[in-house]
Amino acid sequence: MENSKSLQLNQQLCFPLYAIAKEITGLYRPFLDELDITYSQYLVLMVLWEQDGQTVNQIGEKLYLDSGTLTPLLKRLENKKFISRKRKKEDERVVEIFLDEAGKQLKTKACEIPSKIQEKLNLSQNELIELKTDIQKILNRILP
Amino acid sequence: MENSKSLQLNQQLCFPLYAIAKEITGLYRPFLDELDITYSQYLVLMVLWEQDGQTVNQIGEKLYLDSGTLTPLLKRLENKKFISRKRKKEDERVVEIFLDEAGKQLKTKACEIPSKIQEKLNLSQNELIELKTDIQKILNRILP
DNA sequence: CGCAATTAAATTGTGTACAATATAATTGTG
DNA sequence: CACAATTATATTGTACACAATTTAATTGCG
Repeated sequence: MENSKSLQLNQQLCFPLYAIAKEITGLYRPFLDELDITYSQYLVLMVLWEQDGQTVNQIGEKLYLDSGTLTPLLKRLENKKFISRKRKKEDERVVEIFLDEAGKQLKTKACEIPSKIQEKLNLSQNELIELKTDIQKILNRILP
Repeated sequence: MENSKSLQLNQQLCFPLYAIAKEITGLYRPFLDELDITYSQYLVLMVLWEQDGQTVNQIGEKLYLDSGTLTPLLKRLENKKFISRKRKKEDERVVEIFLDEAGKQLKTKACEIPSKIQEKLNLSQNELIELKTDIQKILNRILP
């Protein structure tokens, strides 16, 4: 039985998904370059803008990232004076992340990004929500 | 005007997309580990299984990857004896990629992967096609 | 209490991604 | 034909992503 058709690139979900994820981070790049942050750093900052003072673990749970990714990324954000890393007194294993002044101010500039991206995507509000809902549905199904 | 709600992680399309792309490559990992290849290497091999003897450029256009990514990746596939890299005689700048015997045989094993993934995703054929079509639609809109 | 088990980050190693630059071959134009 | 412009790949440097291991602190159990 010739089953090889299933292996065609566009036959599968994985490739368009892989491609669009890359393309979309590419859309953010010019805006994020202006703020001197990367896409992953932007995600971490969004988590902190929602709630300051979270632990590495909490950030990792929200972004599905482990310490191998976060530790160096957070150190780079610290070097750029956007955040501070402080070990918790009650439990020295835990590192809490706090926004510095520059990190807080970045939020104001970043606020304009989502609408600029939506403009570039040129999707109606409905299309956007529909796609996001579909993806969320699958995510919930495959996540532990 | 308080615009900060727009910056919430799940308010935006980008994060679910980023997350699901990572999760889905994670679904492939156990199967690809058995074949001793990575997800990106799997994509390259799929391109070659469809048509052998393509140039680095052609592969890059199909996968939206540049030589900075492909050159080392292809060298790793060559080290594992899955492919061979040969400079074209008529134009020494061009490198053509050919499947070795082991690379061709890998296709047989890989043929089982798509159905296994679909099983894990637990999506109906319709849901799958719908999502893929939506993504494809956006991709076509944002790609040059 | 004492120590094994657990937990939180950090580290190490491999493999993408991608911008920027370099190298080498080919093409096009005066 | 010479040489500037173009093209294809390679290289360099930075930044993820993640598995596996390590380190250090804390917890829980006998």
